[in-house]
Amino acid sequence: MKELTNQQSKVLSCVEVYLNKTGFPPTRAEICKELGFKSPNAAEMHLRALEKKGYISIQSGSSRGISIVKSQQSFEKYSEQMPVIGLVAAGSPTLAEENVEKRISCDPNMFSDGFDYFLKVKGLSMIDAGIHEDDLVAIKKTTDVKNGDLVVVRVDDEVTLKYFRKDNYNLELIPANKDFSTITIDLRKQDAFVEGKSVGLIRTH
Amino acid sequence: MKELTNQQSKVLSCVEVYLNKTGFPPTRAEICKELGFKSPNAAEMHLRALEKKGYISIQSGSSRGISIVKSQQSFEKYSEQMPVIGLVAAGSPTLAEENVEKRISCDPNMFSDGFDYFLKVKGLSMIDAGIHEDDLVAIKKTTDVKNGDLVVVRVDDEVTLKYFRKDNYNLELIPANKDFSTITIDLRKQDAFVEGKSVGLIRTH
DNA sequence: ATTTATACTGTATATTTTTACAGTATATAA
DNA sequence: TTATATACTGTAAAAATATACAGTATAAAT
Repeated sequence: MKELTNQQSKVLSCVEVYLNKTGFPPTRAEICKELGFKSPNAAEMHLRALEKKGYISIQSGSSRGISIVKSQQSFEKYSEQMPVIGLVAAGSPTLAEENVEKRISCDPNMFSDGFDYFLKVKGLSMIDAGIHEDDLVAIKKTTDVKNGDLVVVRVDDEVTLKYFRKDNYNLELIPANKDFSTITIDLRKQDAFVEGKSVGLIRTH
Repeated sequence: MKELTNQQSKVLSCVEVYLNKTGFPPTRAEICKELGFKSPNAAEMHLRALEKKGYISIQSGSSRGISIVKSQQSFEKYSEQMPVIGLVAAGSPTLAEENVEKRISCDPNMFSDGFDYFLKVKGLSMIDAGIHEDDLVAIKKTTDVKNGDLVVVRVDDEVTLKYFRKDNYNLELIPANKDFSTITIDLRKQDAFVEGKSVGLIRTH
């Protein structure tokens, strides 16, 4: 797939956001208004380029006749039964059927990047981050995490939700509650596995 | 939700199928062609009925300005496009189209009692309840609230999300942040209207 | 018997929208 | 130096589209 220029990327994003918000694609004029162009031809030319590169298709002669072929961000509006997994003191959170407490139907792209399952929070260690007991934290399976991310880490069959910080061989798992202390792991002596990171949260009042 | 007539159901289906196939909604004329009508007004009238019954919304003056609010397709049976409304300092949160920031597809029964819309939180007045800025609080429209409930209250065109407490004529709106003070309203002197109560929360990390 | 709701046809028009054409400006490659 | 691609402005006309208005027909409800 050919790469997009900066402006083309902005136009594609604009179309996707508009589509996500309204349910139908924008006109040339609306794209111009959104991106500050003063001529509808500016939008037209970008759309032509996007079509040529295979990102969209344009139904000639139709108003708003733009459809996304390959989206940058996934804006699919469909619903799946997402599993809820209990965060138990021992044992890895796997998607095995016996660990699935229930399923909730929602859009897997409800949170920016998509996610794989919900983790039901136990304990108060993240209370100062506004994460309460029984909150459901949306977890995206990945090992690509940065310092400061809220991550699910497995250490010796024990699974925990904490802020992530890594300096060379030292992994720190930082709680958000002054009554709890940071867990420090020397990765030369002990293994730790990043299961995924939090991309969102839902709570029932 | 009001029931659809046979023909209205056909028109809704037609719009959904077209949308699914092309990525943008049909025109009146295209609906006519698909369903065998000979006048664009036939499609127009069905669309108006569908809007009145809450299945679609129509952007007046826009070509193809149809968006699906409640789909009848089976794979989305338990998922609806729930509106997200900004909590603005002044003005009532209504479901009027201009106040809907976007829609999120999710199960309306995701939270125990069902809910009507999401309210996007501004400010830090409920931070100690784990409610952050830009969190989406799921609101169920009701006036049946008890002391201690987290409620959306309108006082003089100002809308606020606070804990509810009522003693005779005194209504207290209690924040969850020690830097904010409780709002006390003497209901004999001032009006206050309970818009609904919070039944849940979602947050994007 | 009369109203009311559904379900259309047929026409016309104002508005929206696409899209072509004529330019300007700038950076990069040949 | 001359193309070539990107990135626009500005205008205008043709085509697409929404939408109002005036009707017709039928079945069910009052």
